Amino acid sequence: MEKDEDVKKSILDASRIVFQKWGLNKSTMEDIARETGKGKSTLYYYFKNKEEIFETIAKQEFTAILIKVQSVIKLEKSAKEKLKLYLITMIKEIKNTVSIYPLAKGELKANKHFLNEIQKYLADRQEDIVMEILIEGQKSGELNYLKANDLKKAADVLIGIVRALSLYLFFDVDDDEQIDIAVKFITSGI
Amino acid sequence: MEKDEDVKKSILDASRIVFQKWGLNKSTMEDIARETGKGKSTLYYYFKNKEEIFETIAKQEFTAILIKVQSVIKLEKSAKEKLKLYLITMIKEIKNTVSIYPLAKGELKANKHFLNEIQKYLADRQEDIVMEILIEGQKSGELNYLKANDLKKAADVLIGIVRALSLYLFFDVDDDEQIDIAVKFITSGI
DNA sequence: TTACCGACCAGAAAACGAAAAAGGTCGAAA
DNA sequence: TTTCGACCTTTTTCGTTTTCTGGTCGGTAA
Repeated sequence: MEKDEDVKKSILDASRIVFQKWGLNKSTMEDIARETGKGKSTLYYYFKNKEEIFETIAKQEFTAILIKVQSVIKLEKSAKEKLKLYLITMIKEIKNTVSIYPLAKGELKANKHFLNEIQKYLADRQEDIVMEILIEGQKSGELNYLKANDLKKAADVLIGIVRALSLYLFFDVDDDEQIDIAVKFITSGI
Repeated sequence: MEKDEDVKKSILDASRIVFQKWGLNKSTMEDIARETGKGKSTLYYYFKNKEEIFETIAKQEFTAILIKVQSVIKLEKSAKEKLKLYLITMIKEIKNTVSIYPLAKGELKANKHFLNEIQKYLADRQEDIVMEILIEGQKSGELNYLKANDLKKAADVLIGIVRALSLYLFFDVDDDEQIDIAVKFITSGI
């Protein structure tokens, strides 16, 4: 059905607005219902619960980031340049992503099942992207000093760096130039 | 007086134990007094208040880290190697520093005056260290691609990276090898 | 005078219970 | 099929009381 998806989308859009304004915990289902222009009960016709709404938004936003990263990476040939773009794009996009804030701030109670699920999903997809770059770079000889054994470890570290710098951005700093320089260090060395 | 300093030290030692066990907020002056083997009021004979005790410990620990970093750096000639050692040593030492935990977790109420003071102190001293390395490396030609103008910016970024990775360690990860690899990336490039 | 402590105070934090709000269900109407 | 109001249950909020804790003070012993 066409209509069904439209309503779902309108609920998600409304939720995004509400979450952005209040954060996850302070946003109520009634806030979302009001913003959507429907009754509260109606939300439950389209989503199992509040968590599912948030989960859907988070997955959508993460997926959008990953798609953007992949499209940006395609434009470059060199593995190093690809990695550079991966780092910069990820960090900057994460910074502008609504659903990250509650995640980063630990607004949700820890150990929520779906949270771990999303984090694993994000980590896995990132690992795919980074590993592909590394393997390609190795084949082409550009990164031939990396032993085949260390590729996965290197990928994990890069993903960790993205998390660390994103976290740092949230808590301490708001300066794109710092990120650019940091990424330059990481890709080219000091 | 000799004795006076001894008692102060014993209070600080006891405090370190208590802070390590309970964190700053959950540690009471009576806990510290009990651990010291003196009455609570006595603590106030030696320190103005709880904050001063914590401040003293924090400054001592930070100073110890900075001294260690400087002594380790002396062993290397190359600027790049020095920077590498700076990063690794800072991050690893910070991880093992009692007083950082409350700071990182924001356990203290924000905007405490002395907190900002300590952070500024730490940042300034780090800037001294890093700038010295960078300037030397530039003079020797090792880092001659860095423009004189950019040195301070580069130093700030390196200090920021230390903070970001330390934060990350506290929240997410407990793996020295990851840090080693990350530092290698930063100093040598991918 | 120096080093220490017990008794004490005021304000902060924990505990608590009642009231309000929130998430979620269900039957019925449109 | 889609929507909603009434309703139930659980969680959060909030005002109040009680306990705890940082900090002061007067006194005491060496």
